[in-house]
Amino acid sequence: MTPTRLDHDALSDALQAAGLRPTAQRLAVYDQLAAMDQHPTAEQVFRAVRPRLPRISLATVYKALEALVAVGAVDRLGAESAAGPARYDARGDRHYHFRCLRTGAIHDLPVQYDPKLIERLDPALADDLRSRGFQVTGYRLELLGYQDDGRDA
Amino acid sequence: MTPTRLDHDALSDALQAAGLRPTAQRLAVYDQLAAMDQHPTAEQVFRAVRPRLPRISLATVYKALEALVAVGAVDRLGAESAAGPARYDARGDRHYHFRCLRTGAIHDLPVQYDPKLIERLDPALADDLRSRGFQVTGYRLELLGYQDDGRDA
DNA sequence: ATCGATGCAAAGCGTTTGCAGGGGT
DNA sequence: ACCCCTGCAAACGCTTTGCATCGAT
Repeated sequence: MTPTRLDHDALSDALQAAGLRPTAQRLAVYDQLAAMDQHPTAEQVFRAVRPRLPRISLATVYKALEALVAVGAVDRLGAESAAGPARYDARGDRHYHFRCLRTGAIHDLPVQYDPKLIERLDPALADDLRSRGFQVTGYRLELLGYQDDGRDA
Repeated sequence: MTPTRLDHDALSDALQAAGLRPTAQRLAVYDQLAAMDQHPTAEQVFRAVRPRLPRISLATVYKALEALVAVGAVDRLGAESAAGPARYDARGDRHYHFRCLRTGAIHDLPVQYDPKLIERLDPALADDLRSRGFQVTGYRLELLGYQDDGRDA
Protein backbone atom coordinates (compact mmCIF):
# COMPACT_ATOMS: atom_id res chain seq x y z
CA MET A 1 0.00 0.00 0.00
CA THR A 2 2.94 2.33 0.32
CA PRO A 3 2.64 4.54 -2.71
CA THR A 4 5.51 5.21 -5.04
CA ARG A 5 7.20 8.10 -3.40
CA LEU A 6 9.01 10.71 -5.43
CA ASP A 7 12.56 11.51 -4.51
CA HIS A 8 13.76 15.09 -4.39
CA ASP A 9 15.13 15.03 -7.90
CA ALA A 10 11.94 13.74 -9.45
CA LEU A 11 9.82 16.15 -7.47
CA SER A 12 12.10 19.07 -8.30
CA ASP A 13 11.82 18.23 -11.95
CA ALA A 14 8.07 18.05 -11.75
CA LEU A 15 7.88 21.42 -10.02
CA GLN A 16 10.26 23.08 -12.44
CA ALA A 17 8.42 21.64 -15.40
CA ALA A 18 5.41 23.54 -14.12
CA GLY A 19 7.40 26.73 -13.64
CA LEU A 20 7.49 26.35 -9.86
CA ARG A 21 10.58 26.40 -7.72
CA PRO A 22 11.59 23.38 -5.70
CA THR A 23 11.95 25.22 -2.42
CA ALA A 24 12.98 23.66 0.85
CA GLN A 25 9.48 24.19 2.19
CA ARG A 26 7.81 22.40 -0.69
CA LEU A 27 10.18 19.47 -0.57
CA ALA A 28 9.85 19.19 3.18
CA VAL A 29 6.05 19.33 3.04
CA TYR A 30 6.05 16.59 0.46
CA ASP A 31 8.47 14.42 2.40
CA GLN A 32 6.51 14.86 5.56
CA LEU A 33 3.21 14.07 3.88
CA ALA A 34 4.64 10.99 2.21
CA ALA A 35 6.05 9.80 5.50
CA MET A 36 2.76 9.98 7.38
CA ASP A 37 0.67 6.88 7.16
CA GLN A 38 -2.66 8.56 7.70
CA HIS A 39 -3.80 11.20 5.27
CA PRO A 40 -3.23 14.32 7.31
CA THR A 41 -4.81 17.74 7.33
CA ALA A 42 -2.81 20.84 6.44
CA GLU A 43 -2.56 21.64 10.13
CA GLN A 44 -1.16 18.19 10.88
CA VAL A 45 1.42 18.55 8.15
CA PHE A 46 2.28 21.96 9.52
CA ARG A 47 2.92 20.60 13.01
CA ALA A 48 4.87 17.68 11.60
CA VAL A 49 7.27 19.78 9.52
CA ARG A 50 7.81 22.42 12.18
CA PRO A 51 10.69 20.54 13.84
CA ARG A 52 12.58 20.58 10.54
CA LEU A 53 11.60 24.08 9.48
CA PRO A 54 10.77 25.98 12.63
CA ARG A 55 10.04 29.19 10.78
CA ILE A 56 7.55 27.76 8.30
CA SER A 57 4.07 29.22 8.44
CA LEU A 58 0.72 27.53 8.05
CA ALA A 59 0.01 29.67 5.01
CA THR A 60 3.15 28.39 3.38
CA VAL A 61 2.08 24.83 4.07
CA TYR A 62 -1.20 25.55 2.33
CA LYS A 63 0.61 27.11 -0.59
CA ALA A 64 3.07 24.24 -0.78
CA LEU A 65 0.27 21.70 -0.77
CA GLU A 66 -1.45 23.66 -3.49
CA ALA A 67 1.72 23.60 -5.58
CA LEU A 68 2.11 19.86 -5.03
CA VAL A 69 -1.47 19.28 -6.04
CA ALA A 70 -0.90 21.38 -9.15
CA VAL A 71 1.95 19.18 -10.31
CA GLY A 72 0.04 16.00 -9.49
CA ALA A 73 2.30 14.86 -6.68
CA VAL A 74 -0.41 15.19 -4.07
CA ASP A 75 -4.13 14.60 -3.98
CA ARG A 76 -6.47 16.78 -2.05
CA LEU A 77 -9.39 14.99 -0.45
CA GLY A 78 -12.14 17.43 0.39
CA ALA A 79 -13.85 17.33 3.75
CA GLU A 80 -16.98 15.26 3.85
CA SER A 81 -18.48 16.25 7.14
CA ALA A 82 -18.98 19.97 7.42
CA ALA A 83 -16.51 22.25 9.05
CA GLY A 84 -13.81 19.66 8.75
CA PRO A 85 -10.49 20.33 7.13
CA ALA A 86 -9.36 18.77 3.85
CA ARG A 87 -6.95 15.86 3.88
CA TYR A 88 -3.93 15.38 1.68
CA ASP A 89 -2.55 12.26 0.08
CA ALA A 90 0.98 11.96 -1.31
CA ARG A 91 -0.35 9.64 -3.91
CA GLY A 92 1.88 7.35 -5.80
CA ASP A 93 -0.33 4.83 -7.44
CA ARG A 94 -4.04 5.44 -7.50
CA HIS A 95 -6.08 3.73 -4.86
CA TYR A 96 -9.37 3.79 -3.01
CA HIS A 97 -10.20 5.15 0.40
CA PHE A 98 -12.20 4.40 3.47
CA ARG A 99 -13.56 7.51 5.12
CA CYS A 100 -14.72 7.69 8.72
CA LEU A 101 -17.88 9.78 8.87
CA ARG A 102 -17.30 10.67 12.50
CA THR A 103 -13.68 11.76 12.56
CA GLY A 104 -13.05 12.44 8.90
CA ALA A 105 -10.03 10.14 8.97
CA ILE A 106 -9.13 8.54 5.68
CA HIS A 107 -7.42 5.21 5.15
CA ASP A 108 -6.14 3.50 2.05
CA LEU A 109 -7.92 0.36 1.00
CA PRO A 110 -5.91 -2.79 0.31
CA VAL A 111 -7.60 -3.29 -3.02
CA GLN A 112 -6.11 -2.87 -6.41
CA TYR A 113 -7.24 0.14 -8.40
CA ASP A 114 -9.30 -0.72 -11.45
CA PRO A 115 -8.73 1.71 -14.33
CA LYS A 116 -11.64 0.23 -16.23
CA LEU A 117 -14.21 0.19 -13.48
CA ILE A 118 -16.34 2.89 -15.06
CA GLU A 119 -16.14 1.26 -18.44
CA ARG A 120 -17.21 -1.96 -16.80
CA LEU A 121 -20.14 -0.27 -15.10
CA ASP A 122 -21.41 1.06 -18.37
CA PRO A 123 -19.31 0.94 -21.53
CA ALA A 124 -21.29 3.76 -23.10
CA LEU A 125 -21.13 6.15 -20.17
CA ALA A 126 -17.92 8.01 -20.94
CA ASP A 127 -18.89 8.60 -24.55
CA ASP A 128 -22.37 9.54 -23.51
CA LEU A 129 -21.04 12.16 -21.12
CA ARG A 130 -18.50 13.45 -23.58
CA SER A 131 -21.20 14.04 -26.16
CA ARG A 132 -23.12 16.05 -23.60
CA GLY A 133 -20.20 18.31 -22.85
CA PHE A 134 -18.61 16.56 -19.90
CA GLN A 135 -14.96 15.67 -19.96
CA VAL A 136 -14.19 12.84 -17.56
CA THR A 137 -10.69 12.90 -16.13
CA GLY A 138 -10.99 10.20 -13.50
CA TYR A 139 -13.10 8.75 -10.79
CA ARG A 140 -13.09 8.43 -7.04
CA LEU A 141 -14.39 5.53 -5.01
CA GLU A 142 -14.75 5.74 -1.25
CA LEU A 143 -16.11 3.39 1.34
CA LEU A 144 -17.96 5.25 4.05
CA GLY A 145 -18.47 4.18 7.61
CA TYR A 146 -17.16 4.38 11.11
CA GLN A 147 -14.03 3.24 12.85
CA ASP A 148 -13.78 2.09 16.43
CA ASP A 149 -12.75 4.67 18.96
CA GLY A 150 -9.33 4.80 20.46
CA ARG A 151 -7.36 4.67 17.26
CA ASP A 152 -5.85 7.41 15.22
CA ALA A 153 -8.37 10.18 14.88
CA MET B 1 -33.14 9.44 -12.81
CA THR B 2 -35.77 11.30 -10.87
CA PRO B 3 -35.38 9.95 -7.37
CA THR B 4 -38.28 8.68 -5.34
CA ARG B 5 -39.51 11.76 -3.67
CA LEU B 6 -41.08 11.62 -0.24
CA ASP B 7 -44.48 13.21 0.21
CA HIS B 8 -45.24 15.34 3.20
CA ASP B 9 -46.77 12.52 5.17
CA ALA B 10 -43.83 10.19 4.71
CA LEU B 11 -41.34 12.92 5.48
CA SER B 12 -43.30 14.04 8.53
CA ASP B 13 -43.31 10.50 9.82
CA ALA B 14 -39.59 10.16 9.26
CA LEU B 15 -38.90 13.39 11.12
CA GLN B 16 -41.20 12.53 14.01
CA ALA B 17 -39.69 9.07 14.27
CA ALA B 18 -36.40 10.84 14.94
CA GLY B 19 -37.96 13.17 17.50
CA LEU B 20 -37.92 16.11 15.12
CA ARG B 21 -40.89 18.28 14.24
CA PRO B 22 -42.15 18.44 10.68
CA THR B 23 -42.14 22.21 10.46
CA ALA B 24 -43.17 24.23 7.45
CA GLN B 25 -39.56 25.25 6.92
CA ARG B 26 -38.27 21.70 6.86
CA LEU B 27 -40.97 20.50 4.52
CA ALA B 28 -40.47 23.46 2.22
CA VAL B 29 -36.71 23.01 2.14
CA TYR B 30 -37.15 19.38 1.25
CA ASP B 31 -39.71 20.11 -1.44
CA GLN B 32 -37.55 22.78 -2.94
CA LEU B 33 -34.47 20.61 -2.92
CA ALA B 34 -36.33 17.71 -4.49
CA ALA B 35 -37.71 20.00 -7.18
CA MET B 36 -34.33 21.30 -8.28
CA ASP B 37 -32.60 19.26 -10.91
CA GLN B 38 -29.08 20.23 -10.03
CA HIS B 39 -27.76 19.51 -6.59
CA PRO B 40 -27.85 22.95 -5.05
CA THR B 41 -25.89 24.62 -2.31
CA ALA B 42 -27.55 25.75 0.91
CA GLU B 43 -27.51 29.28 -0.41
CA GLN B 44 -29.27 28.22 -3.59
CA VAL B 45 -31.93 26.39 -1.63
CA PHE B 46 -32.31 29.47 0.53
CA ARG B 47 -32.94 31.72 -2.43
CA ALA B 48 -35.29 29.20 -3.97
CA VAL B 49 -37.53 28.82 -0.90
CA ARG B 50 -37.61 32.52 -0.10
CA PRO B 51 -40.62 33.19 -2.35
CA ARG B 52 -42.65 30.66 -0.39
CA LEU B 53 -41.32 31.52 3.03
CA PRO B 54 -40.11 35.11 2.84
CA ARG B 55 -39.11 35.19 6.48
CA ILE B 56 -36.92 32.09 6.45
CA SER B 57 -33.28 32.62 7.33
CA LEU B 58 -30.19 31.03 5.87
CA ALA B 59 -29.38 29.56 9.28
CA THR B 60 -32.74 27.84 9.31
CA VAL B 61 -32.06 26.38 5.88
CA TYR B 62 -28.80 24.97 7.18
CA LYS B 63 -30.57 23.56 10.22
CA ALA B 64 -33.37 22.13 8.11
CA LEU B 65 -30.89 20.47 5.76
CA GLU B 66 -29.08 19.06 8.76
CA ALA B 67 -32.33 17.61 10.07
CA LEU B 68 -33.14 16.13 6.67
CA VAL B 69 -29.71 14.57 6.46
CA ALA B 70 -30.17 13.15 9.95
CA VAL B 71 -33.33 11.31 8.95
CA GLY B 72 -31.78 10.10 5.72
CA ALA B 73 -34.01 12.08 3.39
CA VAL B 74 -31.15 14.14 2.06
CA ASP B 75 -27.51 13.52 1.25
CA ARG B 76 -24.84 16.05 1.86
CA LEU B 77 -22.06 16.12 -0.70
CA GLY B 78 -19.01 17.82 0.70
CA ALA B 79 -17.11 20.35 -1.36
CA GLU B 80 -14.26 18.91 -3.34
CA SER B 81 -12.43 21.96 -4.48
CA ALA B 82 -11.49 24.16 -1.59
CA ALA B 83 -13.50 27.13 -0.56
CA GLY B 84 -16.63 25.79 -2.18
CA PRO B 85 -19.92 25.20 -0.45
CA ALA B 86 -21.43 21.75 0.13
CA ARG B 87 -24.17 20.49 -2.15
CA TYR B 88 -27.34 18.70 -1.15
CA ASP B 89 -29.16 15.85 -2.79
CA ALA B 90 -32.77 14.88 -2.02
CA ARG B 91 -31.86 11.34 -2.64
CA GLY B 92 -34.46 8.78 -3.39
CA ASP B 93 -32.69 5.86 -4.85
CA ARG B 94 -28.96 5.70 -4.58
CA HIS B 95 -26.96 6.81 -7.56
CA TYR B 96 -23.58 8.01 -8.73
CA HIS B 97 -22.40 11.51 -9.48
CA PHE B 98 -20.32 13.46 -11.90
CA ARG B 99 -18.51 16.34 -10.27
CA CYS B 100 -17.12 19.32 -12.13
CA LEU B 101 -13.74 20.21 -10.67
CA ARG B 102 -13.98 23.78 -11.86
CA THR B 103 -17.44 24.84 -10.75
CA GLY B 104 -18.21 22.19 -8.15
CA ALA B 105 -21.48 21.38 -9.92
CA ILE B 106 -22.75 17.86 -9.41
CA HIS B 107 -24.87 15.85 -11.81
CA ASP B 108 -26.51 12.47 -11.49
CA LEU B 109 -25.19 9.73 -13.68
CA PRO B 110 -27.59 7.72 -15.83
CA VAL B 111 -26.18 4.45 -14.56
CA GLN B 112 -27.83 1.99 -12.28
CA TYR B 113 -26.47 1.78 -8.76
CA ASP B 114 -24.74 -1.48 -8.00
CA PRO B 115 -25.18 -2.53 -4.36
CA LYS B 116 -22.62 -5.26 -4.75
CA LEU B 117 -19.89 -3.27 -6.43
CA ILE B 118 -17.57 -3.40 -3.44
CA GLU B 119 -18.15 -7.09 -2.96
CA ARG B 120 -17.36 -7.56 -6.61
CA LEU B 121 -14.16 -5.56 -6.32
CA ASP B 122 -12.95 -7.75 -3.50
CA PRO B 123 -15.26 -10.22 -1.77
CA ALA B 124 -13.07 -10.27 1.33
CA LEU B 125 -12.78 -6.52 1.76
CA ALA B 126 -15.80 -5.80 3.93
CA ASP B 127 -14.99 -8.64 6.32
CA ASP B 128 -11.37 -7.65 6.33
CA LEU B 129 -12.23 -4.10 7.31
CA ARG B 130 -14.75 -5.20 9.89
CA SER B 131 -12.18 -7.35 11.61
CA ARG B 132 -9.89 -4.35 11.79
CA GLY B 133 -12.48 -2.17 13.46
CA PHE B 134 -14.06 -0.46 10.47
CA GLN B 135 -17.78 -0.57 10.01
CA VAL B 136 -18.72 0.04 6.39
CA THR B 137 -22.09 1.69 5.87
CA GLY B 138 -21.94 2.41 2.18
CA TYR B 139 -19.83 3.67 -0.62
CA ARG B 140 -19.62 6.65 -2.92
CA LEU B 141 -18.53 6.68 -6.53
CA GLU B 142 -17.93 9.91 -8.41
CA LEU B 143 -16.69 10.69 -11.86
CA LEU B 144 -14.48 13.74 -11.88
CA GLY B 145 -13.88 16.11 -14.73
CA TYR B 146 -14.93 19.30 -16.37
CA GLN B 147 -18.07 20.51 -18.06
CA ASP B 148 -18.22 22.93 -20.92
CA ASP B 149 -18.80 26.54 -20.08
CA GLY B 150 -22.09 28.22 -20.57
CA ARG B 151 -24.27 25.74 -18.79
CA ASP B 152 -25.60 25.71 -15.28
CA ALA B 153 -22.79 26.60 -12.97
C1' DA C 1 -46.97 25.50 30.20
C1' DT C 2 -43.66 23.17 27.98
C1' DC C 3 -40.21 22.36 24.75
C1' DG C 4 -38.39 22.40 20.49
C1' DA C 5 -37.73 25.48 16.26
C1' DT C 6 -37.05 29.93 14.23
C1' DG C 7 -34.57 34.10 12.94
C1' DC C 8 -31.16 37.27 13.77
C1' DA C 9 -26.57 38.46 14.78
C1' DA C 10 -22.21 37.18 15.98
C1' DA C 11 -18.67 33.90 16.34
C1' DG C 12 -16.01 30.04 14.43
C1' DC C 13 -13.07 27.47 11.47
C1' DG C 14 -10.46 26.35 7.53
C1' DT C 15 -8.49 28.59 3.87
C1' DT C 16 -6.91 32.31 0.98
C1' DT C 17 -4.92 36.81 0.09
C1' DG C 18 -2.11 41.26 0.40
C1' DC C 19 2.07 42.68 1.02
C1' DA C 20 6.82 43.69 2.60
C1' DG C 21 10.98 41.30 3.00
C1' DG C 22 14.21 37.57 1.50
C1' DG C 23 16.68 34.27 -1.50
C1' DG C 24 17.86 31.77 -5.39
C1' DT C 25 19.27 31.98 -10.31
C1' DA D 1 18.61 42.53 -10.98
C1' DC D 2 14.93 39.94 -11.36
C1' DC D 3 11.10 37.36 -9.87
C1' DC D 4 9.24 33.98 -7.17
C1' DC D 5 8.52 32.57 -2.63
C1' DT D 6 8.03 33.12 2.24
C1' DG D 7 5.89 34.51 6.50
C1' DC D 8 2.91 37.40 8.91
C1' DA D 9 -1.53 39.30 9.50
C1' DA D 10 -5.76 40.33 7.96
C1' DA D 11 -9.66 39.09 5.16
C1' DC D 12 -12.82 35.74 3.33
C1' DG D 13 -16.56 32.29 2.63
C1' DC D 14 -19.19 28.82 4.49
C1' DT D 15 -21.24 27.03 8.46
C1' DT D 16 -22.46 26.91 13.22
C1' DT D 17 -23.91 28.87 17.62
C1' DG D 18 -26.14 31.86 21.33
C1' DC D 19 -30.11 33.60 22.47
C1' DA D 20 -34.65 35.76 22.74
C1' DT D 21 -39.01 34.95 20.63
C1' DC D 22 -42.46 32.10 18.55
C1' DG D 23 -45.58 28.20 17.87
C1' DA D 24 -47.37 23.86 18.31
C1' DT D 25 -48.88 20.47 21.38
